[in-house]
Amino acid sequence: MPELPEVEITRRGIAGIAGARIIGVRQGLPLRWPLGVEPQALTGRTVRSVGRRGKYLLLHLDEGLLLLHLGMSGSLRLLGNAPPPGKHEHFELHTSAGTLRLHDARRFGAVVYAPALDAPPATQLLDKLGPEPLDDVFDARSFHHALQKHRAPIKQVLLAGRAVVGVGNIYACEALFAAGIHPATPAARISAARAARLHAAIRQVLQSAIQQGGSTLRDFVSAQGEAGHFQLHAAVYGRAGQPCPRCARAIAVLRQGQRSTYYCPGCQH
DNA sequence: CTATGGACCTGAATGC
DNA sequence: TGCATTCAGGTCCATA
Repeated sequence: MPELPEVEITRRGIAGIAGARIIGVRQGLPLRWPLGVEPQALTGRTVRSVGRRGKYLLLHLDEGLLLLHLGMSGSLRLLGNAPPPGKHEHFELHTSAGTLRLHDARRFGAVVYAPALDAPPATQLLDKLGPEPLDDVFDARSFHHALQKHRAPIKQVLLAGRAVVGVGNIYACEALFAAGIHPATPAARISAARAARLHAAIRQVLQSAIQQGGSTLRDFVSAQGEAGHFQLHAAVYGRAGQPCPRCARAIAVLRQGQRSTYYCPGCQH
């Protein structure tokens, strides 16, 4: 579920865990990767701060850090008084500020310990990630330069996370619509002017989604349990056959790398 | 190096 | 009601 806006909403929702002491860890069924440390070794450590890099949440501890990824179906809750865990709740951090609980039916998500940001496995997970779309270092010129390196369709280049991170299937479709770019266009054939429009569209779409609390297609909820509602304002995603909000032509679907791409044949070239 | 298809896993929706 | 098929927010890995 989670793309950058959902992960950022989650980060803000659990930021209050900073300063809390870890009391214990409970693991359910295996997630994508093993934790990489004995759970009891975390007991007694303190959470210093909660950061984000791309779609990873970073729980910085007084010693080491936890990297959390929500995969396709994950969500995190911060619970003051936690009821017994359900069948899909596969990781829990009990702390003095409440229980941080991961719900992830498909288990594509992960919780991984690293001794430091510049040590494995953090380096393996984070080092190849592209620039943060909402940072100032992500500028139109360098984005256009990055696109020149890829002959693949722009939609798939956005999802690959090298030219920019955090853009998943929903927001790639929405940003390409906002920029008027056909999703099958080879990335390297996008002009500087159109790359600048796409750069602005990515930032605008992500920021708007954060303001809407993210998108809830099936089961995303914030750390406080609230659904997002960006999906109600999506122009193209999930709207095959419905009229384009700009030109009223029917929204079309395309299959790219086993993912559905929604776009308007009238507005995107 | 880039590009592509398969893999991981469960549940909901659809069609017969 | 049951059963098979398709699809869903991601991304790593093997193969060309």
